Amino acid sequence: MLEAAIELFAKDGFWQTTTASIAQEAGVATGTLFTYFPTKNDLIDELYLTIKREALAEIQREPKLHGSFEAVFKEIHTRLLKWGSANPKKFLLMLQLRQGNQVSQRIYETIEDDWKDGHEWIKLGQQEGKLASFPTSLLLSIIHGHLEAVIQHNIQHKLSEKEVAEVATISSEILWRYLSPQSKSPQ
Amino acid sequence: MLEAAIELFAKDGFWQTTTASIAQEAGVATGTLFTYFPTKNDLIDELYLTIKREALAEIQREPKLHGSFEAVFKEIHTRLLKWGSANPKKFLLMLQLRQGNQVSQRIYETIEDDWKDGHEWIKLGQQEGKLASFPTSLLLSIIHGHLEAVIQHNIQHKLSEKEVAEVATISSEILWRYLSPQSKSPQ
DNA sequence: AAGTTAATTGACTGATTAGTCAGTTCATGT
DNA sequence: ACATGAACTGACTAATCAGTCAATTAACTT
Repeated sequence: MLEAAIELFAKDGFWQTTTASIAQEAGVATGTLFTYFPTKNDLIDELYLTIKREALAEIQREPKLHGSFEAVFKEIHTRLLKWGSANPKKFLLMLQLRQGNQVSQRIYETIEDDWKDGHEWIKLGQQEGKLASFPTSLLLSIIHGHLEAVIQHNIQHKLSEKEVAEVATISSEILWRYLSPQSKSPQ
Repeated sequence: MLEAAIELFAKDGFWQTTTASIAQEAGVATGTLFTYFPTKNDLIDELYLTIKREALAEIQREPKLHGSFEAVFKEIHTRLLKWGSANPKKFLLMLQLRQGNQVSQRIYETIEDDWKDGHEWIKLGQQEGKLASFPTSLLLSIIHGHLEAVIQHNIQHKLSEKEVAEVATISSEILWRYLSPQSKSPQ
């Protein structure tokens, strides 16, 4: 049912997709849909959360992350990049829902919570001098934005899995170079 | 009339905003709206194009850009960053319209065209060794994504004009460091 | 098999809204 | 003053759609 909704929302956008068509695509009656999701907005919330958690699960899945800060950082970057590139519908839908203020505040907070550990880890990296020392919120935004940009690029250019892997290497190099602290640039 | 639409779309989103309310906000009758924009979608197209061109105008306005490639690059970055941070409604609406597949293909092509010179300039910079040599499309995506991320960050944290200027300096340094060709990172 | 609860169905409704158009007001020129 | 056309008006309509609910079917229990 969520899968059906993802398919249609991604194709036509949230507001152009009727509950009736979602039900049809899922092979159930309209009424049934509403026993699972009382309103269309509840469906969005669940959808957004599910997708976000699927992405997060890429970080937590086996094999466990290990090695230096740099190695772990790059591995996280690569896993997320590959996940997004391999799941264009989910990824683009995620962006669409976020930008459209469709998702309820409650869900944003839940997700914030999910990522708390990750954010702490980044902050710690800064304190230990592993990452550049500009404001953490800015750092997080930049990392996030970089990832999104590269994933969107990959999707738009329909890169193969192999090409995605190559881009991932370049991209993680760039990002790391960008964010490692060493060279206060001369200015 | 476009201003009224921007205001409401930014507040409630495109699909939640009725043509009636736009007309009211603009101080005209519904009928009048449709003599200027035959359909709601035409209004979007015009809106998106207008906003995009307003941003582009920041690059072309006086004082003219001059100096080294690096200086010009950073100046462009800073102008766009400041424009976006100072015009949150327009900026966020732009993202919203883009992500929602609301804008017609024709408009995308028009905008592509507007930016052609800029993209050529970047490409030339790569050829002359002023910029890192990875695929141009990837480079453009990264620049674009970086800018968007930082602007969104500024908006979200409601930074003052002065703070925006500080972030602009940091951000242009980072971006330049990222994208300048010198150091093939050790690895 | 009979009884009971849970899940599913889809025709229906009440509310909403993009777009229309016959009529009115305004602007300009003579 | 008058004529002509352009711009504007807002009540109206045709269509759409989220959500309901009485009826039906499936699943489980004893």
